[in-house]
Amino acid sequence: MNNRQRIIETSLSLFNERGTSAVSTNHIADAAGISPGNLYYHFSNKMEIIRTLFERLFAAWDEVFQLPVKRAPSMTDLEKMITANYQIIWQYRFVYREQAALLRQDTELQARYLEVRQRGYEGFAALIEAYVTAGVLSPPADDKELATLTELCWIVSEQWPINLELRGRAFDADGIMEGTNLMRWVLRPLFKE
Amino acid sequence: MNNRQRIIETSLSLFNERGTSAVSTNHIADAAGISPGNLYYHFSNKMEIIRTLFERLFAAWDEVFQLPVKRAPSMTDLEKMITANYQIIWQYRFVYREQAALLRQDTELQARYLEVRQRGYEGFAALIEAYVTAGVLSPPADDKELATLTELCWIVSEQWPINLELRGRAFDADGIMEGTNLMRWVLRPLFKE
DNA sequence: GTCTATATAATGATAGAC
DNA sequence: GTCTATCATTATATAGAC
Repeated sequence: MNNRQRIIETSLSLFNERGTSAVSTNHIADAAGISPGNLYYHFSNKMEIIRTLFERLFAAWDEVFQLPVKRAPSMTDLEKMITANYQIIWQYRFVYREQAALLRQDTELQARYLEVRQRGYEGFAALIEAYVTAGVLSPPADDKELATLTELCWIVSEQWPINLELRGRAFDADGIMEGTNLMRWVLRPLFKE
Repeated sequence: MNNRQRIIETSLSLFNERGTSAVSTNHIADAAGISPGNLYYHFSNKMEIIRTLFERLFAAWDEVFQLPVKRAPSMTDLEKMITANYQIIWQYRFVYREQAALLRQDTELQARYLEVRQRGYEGFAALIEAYVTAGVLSPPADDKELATLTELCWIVSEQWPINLELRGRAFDADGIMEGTNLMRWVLRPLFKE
């Protein structure tokens, strides 16, 4: 692994551990085993490191929220998507703990966030529609209802791991299962009997 | 208004504007029109100011999530609770933008948070039960279902204003109405036809 | 690419006079 | 209670040698 990569990995680990504002460029360089000067050769400041980590998160999102498969989707696909999303959130948990504060400081980054979020949103909406087409879920009353449902799923899935943390609970198999159940509740109005 | 109070009000306003880590005790003293030394007479450090603001937030929560009235509750009571909660979140929006990060730094504060959150949670659950008793909502299948529902409402209501912000949308009458509609969707499985 | 050394500024916090 | 003055520490960032 080259030093640029080492800086990125070390930063992610320190940010997740202590939060972005408690971690200085000196801390990062130190933990990465390089000099502060060297760090500034690779990145012009701390925010550029943070932005790089956001981009990695965005790439991970794009992979998870793709419209899957040609075949008719089963409920297992949905569960896989939810679980994969939880894993990503946990991997980049510092982002989810601070995202509103971080994006407010950087309007360009916020624009990128909105763009990628929109794609994820559309991918998830397409999945719901595929379920409706396949006859697994009942059709929503109208587009407005579909949008509300998608938004709700988004908020819950995005907040669930952090919510567990706020309550002092571990993000373990139990916690993931609970989160998946919560998502089932959200979708229940579309379940067929 | 005395200086202690002025420090608190000024801090809230600066934290909401720029975030806790971008605001120093010097900034606060400056904006409050007092000396840094004076600030340290009233508070021993920045975290103590943040803790004081959390306590004010907790007090506001306790008021909103009380079990209301002796009379049978109408759906208007629920809407009032939701709207009042949104107002509080907006007033202390810096907390909601950073809460996971802030509580991780201060285990005592996290314990307080859990305690107050639990009371709010119970107050909300009691309201749902009151609706069921009054025949406004259908009874949930069991306690587990009630707990899931309460948790879901909590997450959504807590995250809605910040969610609007993340999407670059204003927290105006429209946004509040959308949030209320979202809550209606969550409760829909209990609605009677 | 990487290091050491250093400039510059800001931060949290205290001492001591009034 | 409030101020001025000041300290020790840390942060970001750059210059220049290798």
